[in-house]
Amino acid sequence: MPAPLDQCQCRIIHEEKVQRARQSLLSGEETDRLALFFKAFADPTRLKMLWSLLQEEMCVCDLAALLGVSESAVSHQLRLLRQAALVTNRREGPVLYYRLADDHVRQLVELALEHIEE
Amino acid sequence: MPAPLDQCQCRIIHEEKVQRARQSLLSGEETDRLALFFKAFADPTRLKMLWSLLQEEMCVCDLAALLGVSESAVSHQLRLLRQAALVTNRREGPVLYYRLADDHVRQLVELALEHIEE
DNA sequence: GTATAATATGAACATATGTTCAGATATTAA
DNA sequence: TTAATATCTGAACATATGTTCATATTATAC
Repeated sequence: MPAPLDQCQCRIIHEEKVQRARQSLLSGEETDRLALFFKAFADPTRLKMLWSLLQEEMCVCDLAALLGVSESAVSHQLRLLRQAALVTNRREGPVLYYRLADDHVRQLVELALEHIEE
Repeated sequence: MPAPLDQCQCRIIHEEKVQRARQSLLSGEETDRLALFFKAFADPTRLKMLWSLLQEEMCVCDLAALLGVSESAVSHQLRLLRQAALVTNRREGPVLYYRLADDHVRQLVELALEHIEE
């Protein structure tokens, strides 16, 4: 009677370690959502956008001018940030003002800055 | 006398906002390093690896068995995490035990979990 | 020395990502 | 309604990313 294989036939050196780790392993859905969240911060342009919105709300064309990229590129990136629930907007006539959705951005970027400054 | 152009000729709606944002804009080098750092967290496999190493050190083949991916893939990912200064290792004979380099990982992932659970 | 185990590496490949371009949509003013 | 402004969207493209495969290291045991 062969031992039940979970998902691979790799050799395992420390069975106990693997067992323990398997207990608290993040689910595929959790890691997918986490990865999506972190991906939002994993691009220089988006980081500059988020950093600027930390100070005050801004519209698409101001962000484009500030960052030196096209308004279309900014719009695409803002959609990604919206999907990650990091920014929201309010409309004033034809102008959309974007702002941060909550305070996680500040905390996260500050933690990261601490790390890279070491 | 034309106004000095910085890096684009886009139209700007709120000149003052753009000026203020430009004051505190992150440098290209800062955002590059930050992006690299966040990229390390922006993948389900790496997140699972980091999450497991949060508990205790593990070797390459245990991680491979745990996650159901090849040892080569794990090795490649660990190199990326090493370059991001997120993990270090110690050798015991032919076996390399990987562990987290500092406590930023825990804080960062916990912040992110807070965010996605809202 | 040779053989074996654990890990690392480089090339190749498929997929994902970020930008640009052209065109669509939405809002306001005339 | 028409025109103008601000933004959005989809397709196309080049580059980046993550995995696999084959092969190279490294350390130990014989």
